[in-house]
Amino acid sequence: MTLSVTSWNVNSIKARLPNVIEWLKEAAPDVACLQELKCVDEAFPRLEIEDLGYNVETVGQKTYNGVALLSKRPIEEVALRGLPLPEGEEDEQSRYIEAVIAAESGPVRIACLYLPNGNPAPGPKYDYKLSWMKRLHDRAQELLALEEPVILAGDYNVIPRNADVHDPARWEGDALFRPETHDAFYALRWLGYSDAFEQADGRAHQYTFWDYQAGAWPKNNGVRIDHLLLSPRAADALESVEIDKGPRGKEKASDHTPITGHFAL
DNA sequence: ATGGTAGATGCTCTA
Repeated sequence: MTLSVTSWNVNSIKARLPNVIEWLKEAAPDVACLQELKCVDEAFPRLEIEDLGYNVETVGQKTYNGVALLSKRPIEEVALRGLPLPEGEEDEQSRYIEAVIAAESGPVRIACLYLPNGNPAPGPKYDYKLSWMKRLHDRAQELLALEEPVILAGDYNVIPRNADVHDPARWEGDALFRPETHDAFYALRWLGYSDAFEQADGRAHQYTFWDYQAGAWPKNNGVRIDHLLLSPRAADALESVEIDKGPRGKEKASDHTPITGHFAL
């Protein structure tokens, strides 16, 4: 009884489809949370993914953002498409989908999220990032009350520790590394969510993103910004975590590489 | 070295 859950920012599903199909065949995670689809729902390559044995749910958007949840296990319910907003307000950015998966041990709730980058900071984009993190915090708090295994998987655009970046000084003031960003991320963890990587591995300088520019990949100038946050029941079931650097080294690679958690669920 | 690259779009924005 194991459940493997991957998070991967693919940076355009259209441009990345051959790489994504190759990796899904080889790694075969039970659930894959994909971010930055950069396409509307109708344009998502549903049939190609379904052929690999996945059920598919997407919240797409033209050009920017877009998230998909793929699951070999049945998807019992799509609980949310987008994080809640005050009555009458609507979010134009597609960054969140949350579903309940039928695992062998029972229902498991999995969210696929693409947290705003927030640069340049300060500014309106950074304000949007912080308000989005508050909305995520509120939703995460609600979910704890259900006492289910919950996995919040995604591109958080947050560098949690100095050990998660090649050169902390170079990132000072960046929206991924600012004190307000850290406060909001750790507030989420203090609710009772564990970082899967830190729990199961925790080594320094294990990255999930390398910029396309300035030779960041060959120089290993990366950052760890893709995370799986776990409710207590999911944390109890965590067996291991791996960051697979293989896809980042391929032709036509995304700038992110997949991170996978293995759970006794 | 204040550059560099990639993707979608269409003479520019986001990351």
